[in-house]
Amino acid sequence: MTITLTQGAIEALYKGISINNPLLQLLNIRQMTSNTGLPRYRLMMSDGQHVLSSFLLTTQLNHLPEQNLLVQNCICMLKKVVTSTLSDGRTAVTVMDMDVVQSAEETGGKIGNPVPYNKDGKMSSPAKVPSTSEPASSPSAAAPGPSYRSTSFSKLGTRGKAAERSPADSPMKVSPAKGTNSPMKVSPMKASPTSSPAKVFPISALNPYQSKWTIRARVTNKSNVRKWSNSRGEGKLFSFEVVDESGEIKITAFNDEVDKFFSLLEQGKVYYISKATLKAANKQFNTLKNDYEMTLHTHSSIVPCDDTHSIPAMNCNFVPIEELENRDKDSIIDVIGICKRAEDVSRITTKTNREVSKRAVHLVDTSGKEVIATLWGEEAEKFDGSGQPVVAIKGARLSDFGGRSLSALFSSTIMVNPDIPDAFRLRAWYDREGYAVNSQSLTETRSSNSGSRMNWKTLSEIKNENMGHGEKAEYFSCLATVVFMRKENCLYQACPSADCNKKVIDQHNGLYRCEKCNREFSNFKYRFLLSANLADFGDNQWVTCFQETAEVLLGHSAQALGQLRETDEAAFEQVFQNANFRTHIFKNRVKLETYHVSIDVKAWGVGEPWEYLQHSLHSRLLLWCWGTLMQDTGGAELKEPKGTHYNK
DNA sequence: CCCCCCCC
Repeated sequence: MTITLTQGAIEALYKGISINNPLLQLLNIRQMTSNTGLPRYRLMMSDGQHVLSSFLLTTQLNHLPEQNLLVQNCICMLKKVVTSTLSDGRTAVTVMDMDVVQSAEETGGKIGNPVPYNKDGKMSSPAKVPSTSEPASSPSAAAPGPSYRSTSFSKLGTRGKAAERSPADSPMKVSPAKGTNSPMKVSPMKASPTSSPAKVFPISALNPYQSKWTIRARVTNKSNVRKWSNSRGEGKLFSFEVVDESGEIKITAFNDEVDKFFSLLEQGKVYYISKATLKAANKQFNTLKNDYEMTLHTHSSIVPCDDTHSIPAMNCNFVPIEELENRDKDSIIDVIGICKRAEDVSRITTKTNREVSKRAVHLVDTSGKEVIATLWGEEAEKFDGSGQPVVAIKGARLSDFGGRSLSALFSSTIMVNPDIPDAFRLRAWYDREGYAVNSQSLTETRSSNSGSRMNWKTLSEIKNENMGHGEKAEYFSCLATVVFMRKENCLYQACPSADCNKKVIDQHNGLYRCEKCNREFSNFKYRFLLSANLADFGDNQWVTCFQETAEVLLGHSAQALGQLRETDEAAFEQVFQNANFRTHIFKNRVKLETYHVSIDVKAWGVGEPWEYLQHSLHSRLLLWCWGTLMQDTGGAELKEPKGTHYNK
């Protein structure tokens, strides 16, 4: 097969004139040193007539040279390029997408006798592109006008309509005749968007070598303001993610820029953004599909944009649930499914002793597979699973717990019934047939495993086996009867903030102070911290029941019981009478807690002063009852139960 | 310049 190069393409590309899929020969490739930590490749390309060495390969395509697919003399089809003017005025043609259509061996050698391209048509050495090792020399004049065209972007993944929503002003198609001589046809450049303050660049073309750019992008994920303090100083920051037709990028604002931009930026809205610092993305924390990330600085500009028709809502690449089985643990994925079941919100205490809300949602998709995803904090609390909505999570982390499960991160975006074709497709499927599918879950849980993983113990076994004496807490289940509850201290006045349940201090002036939030409130919420004594046939044990457990044991919400205590003491007492001597299955966390109690032992000796003695070391087996109630026999049952409850 | 991402 003979391939003919697209003559005239070099000039068109250099001038930023749109040309469809030109065929060029690679005459040289060189790795530049860069300060971003990412190798960057510079290409010398020929159209058979001219040679230009101002081509840069986007880092997303670094695999091509690194796998020896892009080697001298091969023939390339440039499927997407961006011509841009560098900060020093020189021109670079960044190759965003390309195919090697003929190998170097097949081609055999250099085609024709191309001469170096010069914008004036005179012979000269090609313009240099910048690299840190090679300072700029002989800057040439910038190519005029905007060079970015909203053509098709091929590396977007599954984006449904968002991907198909190409701009109305799509370029004139110029088809390169493969294997024949193709005369150069070009379409004229279009002006910048009318309201645009400057040239609009695709996000995927941004790199640290260019400073004159403006992107037009939609905010998809805006964080809260967070404070930090470490050895290098302290401050505040927030970050957000933006998307356009070409890709996505993370942007972070610190201190002054937080004040300047936080309230301006709204999730879902489109902005022109320019003059920010680009640096290599820290892949440890940034999972977006971009090798770079952005930091705002004093001169950064963010201007709202109303012309939003071509900007996609979100850049998702949904992985079918059944495929999660084959993905690596800890990988970050986008998922979409019907929320077949949403578990109740609950509160857990983390290893670092923070309390946080969590909620598990069961997602199913057309593969008939199901997976459990855990939402956290406010997302868990505000989630409404009624009506079995479509739930999409961008950036969830795949865990191997229970086989395969998902966990939302701080950086995840959770969308309920998003306005995208994937969601409509799922909705239609579920309502028509999916609801009846007996879907198979990738996440094995205790309930899906109907108790086979229950660690059944009797109360005496916990003590005999020294459970909880190790470093880690242990968990067990038991069948036991409530024989006593301490009603005096069962409720506390907690901070009314959504995610804070810290005890507040009554200031006795109508205000309640939360030390954790460092704020005073005019109200509080009641929460349970109920001490209960459980007994089975062989032993008894004090346990601490938190909010949800106590609410089930007592059959009242903390708020309702708190009010009852204030208004009707007899009724309050009756609640405890009714709840006592009831038998439940308890799921418990057990940990031996050792703590110092200072006890002054005062010995009175004749003629001697007070003698102060010792710190004493106390140990106590603490049982945190964190889940309960799979059974209620309605009365005391202290006999050893028959059958299956204890797996000896 | 941050970087917390939790539970079983």
